Amino acid sequence: MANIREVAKEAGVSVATVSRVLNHPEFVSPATKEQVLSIMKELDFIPNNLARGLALNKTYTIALLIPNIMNPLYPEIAKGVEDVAHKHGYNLLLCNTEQNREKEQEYLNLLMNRRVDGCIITSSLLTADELAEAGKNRVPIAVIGRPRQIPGIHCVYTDYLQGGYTATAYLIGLGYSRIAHIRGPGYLSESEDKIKGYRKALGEKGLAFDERLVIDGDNEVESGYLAAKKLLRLDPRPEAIFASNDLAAIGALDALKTEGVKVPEEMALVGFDNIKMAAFVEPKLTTISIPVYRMGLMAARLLFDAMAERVEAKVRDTQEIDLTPKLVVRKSCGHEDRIGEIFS
Amino acid sequence: MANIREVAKEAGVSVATVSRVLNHPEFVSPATKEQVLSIMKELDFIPNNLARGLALNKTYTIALLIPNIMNPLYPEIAKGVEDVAHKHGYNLLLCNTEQNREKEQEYLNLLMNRRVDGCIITSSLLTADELAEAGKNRVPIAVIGRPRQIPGIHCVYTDYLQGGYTATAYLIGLGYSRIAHIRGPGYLSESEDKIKGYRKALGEKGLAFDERLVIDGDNEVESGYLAAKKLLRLDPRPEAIFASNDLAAIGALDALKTEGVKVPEEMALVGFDNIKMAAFVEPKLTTISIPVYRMGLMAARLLFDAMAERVEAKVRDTQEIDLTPKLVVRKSCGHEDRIGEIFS
DNA sequence: CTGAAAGCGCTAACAA
DNA sequence: TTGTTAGCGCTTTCAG
Repeated sequence: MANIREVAKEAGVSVATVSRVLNHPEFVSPATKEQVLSIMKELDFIPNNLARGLALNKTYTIALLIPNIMNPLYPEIAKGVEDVAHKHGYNLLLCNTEQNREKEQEYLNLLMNRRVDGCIITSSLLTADELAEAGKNRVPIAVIGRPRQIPGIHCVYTDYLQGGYTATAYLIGLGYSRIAHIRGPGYLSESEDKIKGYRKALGEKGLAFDERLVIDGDNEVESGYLAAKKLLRLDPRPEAIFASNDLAAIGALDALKTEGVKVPEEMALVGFDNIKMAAFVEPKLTTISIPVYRMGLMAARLLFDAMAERVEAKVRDTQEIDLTPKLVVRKSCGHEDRIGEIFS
Repeated sequence: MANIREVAKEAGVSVATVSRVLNHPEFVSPATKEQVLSIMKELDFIPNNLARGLALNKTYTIALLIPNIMNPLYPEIAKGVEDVAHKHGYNLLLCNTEQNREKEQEYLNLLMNRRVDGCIITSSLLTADELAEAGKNRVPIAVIGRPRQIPGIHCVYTDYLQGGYTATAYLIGLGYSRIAHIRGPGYLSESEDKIKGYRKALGEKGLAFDERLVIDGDNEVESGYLAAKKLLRLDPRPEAIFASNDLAAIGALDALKTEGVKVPEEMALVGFDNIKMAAFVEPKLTTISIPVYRMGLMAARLLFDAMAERVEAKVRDTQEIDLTPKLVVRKSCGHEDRIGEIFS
């Protein structure tokens, strides 16, 4: 692998000229351009982007921090981000933070070292101050997950409270009154938001909030399974479950089947996220859909805007319109049957 | 963000010394070390890895080429790779090739430019020659997917023929004889291997191969759905379906339900891959499991070995033992019921 | 244990 | 249009 100097020598021109045919070919005569190009090929020359980056102070790389790529939500975000990154000629550095503060910090430092041109963080565990601190370096940051007014840090989010409210209100509207909730992990602010929405709906409809109907989970299939088993032991038994995410809902569904409890006849179930899998379990899961791919896409766009120092893109842009959670009605709540009950 | 020179000046030492406290602290006196360190903190100094990489000819980055991160197989591979990369202090560049030769080539070139230290390619569409060519550059490459004896290119793979054989033989053993196959995309050599296994099992058991029972698909849910619909129109109808992957099997399952065909009573179904989702559809899917995470892990290990120029790790190492596909029996083939039939 | 200086490969003034 | 040259920020001989 030759370098620019060897090419220059062999082609009988200066390194500047070689560099020019690479970066500003319009300023070099067709003849020499041809000449240089052919020598490049001959010498199997591959420009070193590292050196280029050093000279230009640019790496054409952005980083994506996610808790765990194996959680089905994140590949979709990653795809959204990668799609716009690739369009801009950028590469994506993938960082699994394992839902771990230290690891997140560690990665952030590493990324500053590497001089990535930008960084997208999902489900961050860091405080606003810590993020702001990281944002102080010249690296633009976009956060996906929850709204926080941090100067210089752009943000895409979904209104989880609204989502929790919608799910619960839907269940109530169907006629259920003993509605349980399988909670998400405490370190995620969205878990708190969802439960707030749940309580809000309960309150509005004049239903009492019952501690015992709320079971802790961690948004994994297994925790949903366990939570449902606990719920089944309650007396009286709840009539419906609102799970913090689809994975937990699917786990719960599995437990219910195991116990011979019919869904939705004996227990209604609503999830959150609308992962692909939700449409393929039996019964198909009613859930709250959030536009995950779009969140990735939009976060990336905000980031590239920021990197171009064009706009001071702010939270709650018109573009965030699409990011409202939406109820997706399928079979797990017994929609049609209940409609009958309601009007009978 | 200060650089090494400013730190040196401020600390009243040479840049060499600053560099030393970073890289060989054991060769610098405790006093000056302290001094330099404190100045670093004070000046908010972050070493520039780009420059470091240029000097060292090393980027501490490896790349992972996958068709599409949204296909549930790949996050698992990615996790395996990332886990070992992170352990070695390396970062992971994620590249979606979209199952597209040009894009794959393009990425490969880009990666040479970026001077990644190594590269893992899954489901490559490139020919052995093209891969060998890429391997000629000093960047070690590991391939996940199919065995091919390419000098200098390491490889982790699963015996898909064997998997196809196992799935089909299992179905035959259960008493089915009209067994259909939903094929994977033609550009994947594994699709061919699976069908070879299918034919081999058929042949061994004295069953005729029937073209009409093989429907083209592309390993996506939708294609499985369509394929099953087609199969249902056949007369006589097949009794069992072996799908090229779980996604297609799940699509097929959905179609069967839509048509009111009971699984497994009226139609047995076996998939391939054992994705997580396979255990949560109804009935739970019998499938061929391949150790995807381990494949990522092992490919990464091979790569790091190669990067350390330690071992000339070869195809078919003892470690590949785990990579044999394995039958996972669940409910979609009517195991127990059929057992009854067989012995009646 | 420390410093001076060369160099990693490329880009971009500036001059010609 | 082209060449000269000074960096980009760091590492590493080689002397001391």
